[in-house]
Amino acid sequence: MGVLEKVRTRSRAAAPAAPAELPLDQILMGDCIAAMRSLPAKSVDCIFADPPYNLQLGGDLNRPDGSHVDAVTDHWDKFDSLAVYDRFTREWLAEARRILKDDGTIWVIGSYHNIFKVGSAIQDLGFWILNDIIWRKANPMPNFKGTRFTNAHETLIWASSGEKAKYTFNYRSMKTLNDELQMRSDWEFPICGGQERLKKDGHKVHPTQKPEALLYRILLASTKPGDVVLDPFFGTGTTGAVAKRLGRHWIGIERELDYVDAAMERIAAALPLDESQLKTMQAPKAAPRVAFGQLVENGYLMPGAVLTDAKRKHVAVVGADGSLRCGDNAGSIHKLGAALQGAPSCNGWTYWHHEVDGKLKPIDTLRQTYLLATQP
Amino acid sequence: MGVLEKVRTRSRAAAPAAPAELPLDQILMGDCIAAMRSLPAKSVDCIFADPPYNLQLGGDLNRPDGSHVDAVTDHWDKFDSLAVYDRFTREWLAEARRILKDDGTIWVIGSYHNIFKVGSAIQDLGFWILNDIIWRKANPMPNFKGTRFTNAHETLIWASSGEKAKYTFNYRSMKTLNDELQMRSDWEFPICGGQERLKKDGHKVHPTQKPEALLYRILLASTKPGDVVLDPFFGTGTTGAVAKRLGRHWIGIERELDYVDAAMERIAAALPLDESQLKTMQAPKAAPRVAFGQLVENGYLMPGAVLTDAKRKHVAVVGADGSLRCGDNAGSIHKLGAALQGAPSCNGWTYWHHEVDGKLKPIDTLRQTYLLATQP
DNA sequence: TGGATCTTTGAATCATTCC
DNA sequence: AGGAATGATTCAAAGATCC
Repeated sequence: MGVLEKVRTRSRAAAPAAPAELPLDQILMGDCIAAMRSLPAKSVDCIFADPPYNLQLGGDLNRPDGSHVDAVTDHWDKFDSLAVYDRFTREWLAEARRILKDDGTIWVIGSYHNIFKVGSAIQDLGFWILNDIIWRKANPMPNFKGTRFTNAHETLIWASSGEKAKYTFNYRSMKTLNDELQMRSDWEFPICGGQERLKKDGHKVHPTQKPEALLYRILLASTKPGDVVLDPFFGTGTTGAVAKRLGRHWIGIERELDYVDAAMERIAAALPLDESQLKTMQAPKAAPRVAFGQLVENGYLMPGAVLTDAKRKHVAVVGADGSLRCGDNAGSIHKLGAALQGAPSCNGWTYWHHEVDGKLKPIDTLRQTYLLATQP
Repeated sequence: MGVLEKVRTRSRAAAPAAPAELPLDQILMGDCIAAMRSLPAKSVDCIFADPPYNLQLGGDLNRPDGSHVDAVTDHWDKFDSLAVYDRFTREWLAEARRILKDDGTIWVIGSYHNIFKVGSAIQDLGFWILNDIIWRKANPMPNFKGTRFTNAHETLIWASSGEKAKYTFNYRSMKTLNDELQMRSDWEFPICGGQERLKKDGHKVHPTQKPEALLYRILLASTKPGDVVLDPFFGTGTTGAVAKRLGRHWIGIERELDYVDAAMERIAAALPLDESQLKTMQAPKAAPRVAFGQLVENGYLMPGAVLTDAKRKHVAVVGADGSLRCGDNAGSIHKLGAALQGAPSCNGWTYWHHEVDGKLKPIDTLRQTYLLATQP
């Protein structure tokens, strides 16, 4: 096992403190599994992993014009057999599971060469798959030989620590990001190129550098500001750069010195966003619950007041105890709404309306008024 | 093992003859593995398999409007554990490998519930994966509870009988079908509905009927006229209907009588196409939709950037998730624009502007720039 | 008949808090 | 721990209905 070196970057994270024993905002240099063993159990909120794909490339590949394709031929992508790759996968995933908090999630990206082994191991280890996500490449490399379909996507697996585990999913942020439509499981991004692509002496520093846009969406979807994100295959530090921008802590593991150097320089140059820019569209959770009866007690609605649904199909009368009655039917605003619609459940706050100046308004607005008046 | 019944349909295939011992253009009724054992080794050119997904659904699911989701609760999708499912998968795949010709290929479709187990077994059994293909659903079911990303795709694995094996790939047909661009690994189709969806007494006959367009592309890509296509999970016979249309022989295996009945009727009604009719039928692509958040993710606008309307009446700041904030008001570019104007709706793309060289330009120009940069 | 509007539905591992 | 109460939540396509 290699010696671990902690490499501190100059980043002064704008994020709140986290458990002191974690090497926050640092790169651990060395073997991925050994380095993970040095981290405490249940200590990180999110793991993003871009493991070797085990590409098993044959000979060289040339384009139709004769030029040479700069493929992934690095030694770290070589495994003696599928079985060896499988064992390696299960080992690092087992460590990942130990380090992940109960309410944390893991992301792994791969291609058809390795993703089925990865996904199978994830399930066997007790992770619970939440989604598989397709990264559709806007500009993939064509299949020069015309022997197969253009390999135009990669697959990500997103999993929680177990079937019943809680996890962070910033639903509102994702919906906002996608123009008020639910974010789907297929994402389109260009491959990493242009200014973003790290180069040295005209050659790309890392053969499979991931686009920052991809990590941006991943971290925005599944972490909160101040969370700790671990990347056990850090490469040139895309995860660290985006985590820093988004006010998340990061920990990277990488054994190639060239990559570590490039990553440190890159992350040092990354600029964190202000607090105000980080404000996302999270549902305001903290608002205390208000019982409908409180509105009656406090005179926002009088007993005997008449409520109706938006289409004035049903009419109900408010009781002194905050119940609603409609003919022989009576119950809470939710129960009665559900019963009248024959639905299994109903949000009474948005279903029931009262008339103000001839217009119907949902009683939820009364709740907001009450909250504004009573909150400090 | 159940008794096998051969069910001969009235189809008189327009295709050339094939080995006599094969039950061509017939449905074998019975257990999939037992039926496969009755077929000779290395006898079929292509296998398409749509095995049970092992969905493991929890309780009922209702839509926000209270209506009930008609989920897959059929007995054939129930397995005692992941290990049992894994064993079942390896058993039928091993039989499939025995039956497949050396130069044949296999297709398997699945979702994240099962596809990793399938893919892992495919590799372990010595098949050689050629591509994984994404079926992007044009109209997937939303995630009603807002707990995950909309599950908007399914995955297909395409594999040959081994690493060095020859196989059929009709490259030209695929390129023609795709407007003279190489066919990519992500395919978009609507889910099966409308006239195509088989119904009985107003209810769908099969819960997971696949669209014929999907099988059309699969068979056109990977088989030749007269080839024999085996479908060990035949269901209501999509594979048979499309194979007949395309002049391929088919063999189906199915154990549910209701499905067999529906399949026979359907295939009998299917009309083989003339050669001339085999020409493409792809609709031209509409310009892809761009979400405002994509511009932020891809650095066309930074979080913190300032936008304003054409008259500089309102000023708003871009958030990290593509939201806009103006004082206490926040939301998508459309929502915030509407709110500030007191209008019911607003096209944020033309309403909001950013300053370039002292001049205001609508953010729609950024969208155009992004489209130009990312579209082929 | 045609356009506008309403209704239905699809392989789904789909909640959280309080008592 | 388990049951009950509360409350948050949907997109596109096809078909039906209405005017």
